[in-house]
Amino acid sequence: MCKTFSHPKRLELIDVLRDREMSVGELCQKLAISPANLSQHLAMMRERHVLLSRKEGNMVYYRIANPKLLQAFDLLREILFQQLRKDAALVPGRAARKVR
Amino acid sequence: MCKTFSHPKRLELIDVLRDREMSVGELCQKLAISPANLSQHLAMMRERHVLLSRKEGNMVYYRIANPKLLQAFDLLREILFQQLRKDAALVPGRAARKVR
DNA sequence: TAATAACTTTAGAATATTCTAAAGTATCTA
DNA sequence: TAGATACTTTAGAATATTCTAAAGTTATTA
Repeated sequence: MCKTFSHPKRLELIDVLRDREMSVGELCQKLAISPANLSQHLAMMRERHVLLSRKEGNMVYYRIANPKLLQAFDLLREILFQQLRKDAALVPGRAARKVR
Repeated sequence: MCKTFSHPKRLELIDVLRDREMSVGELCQKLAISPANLSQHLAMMRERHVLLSRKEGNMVYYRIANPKLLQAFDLLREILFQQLRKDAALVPGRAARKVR
C-alpha cells in the first residue's frame, strides 16, 4: 500500500480527490498528465484499495477509499511543516524570524 | 519523505525502532540485511528527517525523528486491517466467520 | 601503534518503476 | 450502425532504485 505514496503525481491525486470524486478526464487536466499514464496510476491505486472507482455511462469516477488515509496524510504533512520550521530556524539570515 | 516508506525493509526499520533506539549492528541482525545495504537505507531516511542518529564511541544509534510518524503508521495499519476484514468477508467459505 | 570493530561510501551490476505510443473496449450520439 | 468519446491495456524504451563487493573512516583495544 505504501508504494502507492512514492510518486509525486500519486500524492497529488490523493490531494485532489480529498474533497470529492472526479472523472478520469478531470483528473487528467488537473494533473497535466497523459490519459494512459494516469490510467496506470489509477489502476495501481485501485488494486491496492487506496482508491475506488465507479462507472457512470461513458465516464469513470475515482474517489478515496478510506477517509483514515486523509487523516494519516494530515499527520505526515504536519511532520513536514514541523521539519520545515526547524530547517528555517537553522538558516543564519532568518534565524530570528518566526515561521508561522 | 513518502519515498522512505516504499520499501519493505524500511517499513520494518520503522516498526523495529518504534519503542527504542538501536545500533546499526542490532538493526543489521533484526532485519537480516547486509551492513552496507542497511547503512544506505538508514542514510536515506536520516537525510529525509525520518530518522535521527547519535554516535556513541564506536557505535551509531538510530531512532525515529517524530512520534507523529508512528501515529500516521497506526492509521495506515488500521486501513489495512479494515481492508483485510472486508476481503475475508468476500471469501465464500469464511463469509460467516467474524474476523476480530 | 598495529589490529580490530563498527559503520559508511563508492561504483557499477541487477532489478523495478515509469512513461510513451499504439491498439483495444465500452458507451454514447448523429 | 458508423463515428466519436472516455478510458484502459500492452509492449517496450527510458529512468530510477536497490543491492553487492570493495575500499574508506573513525574509534577502540591489545
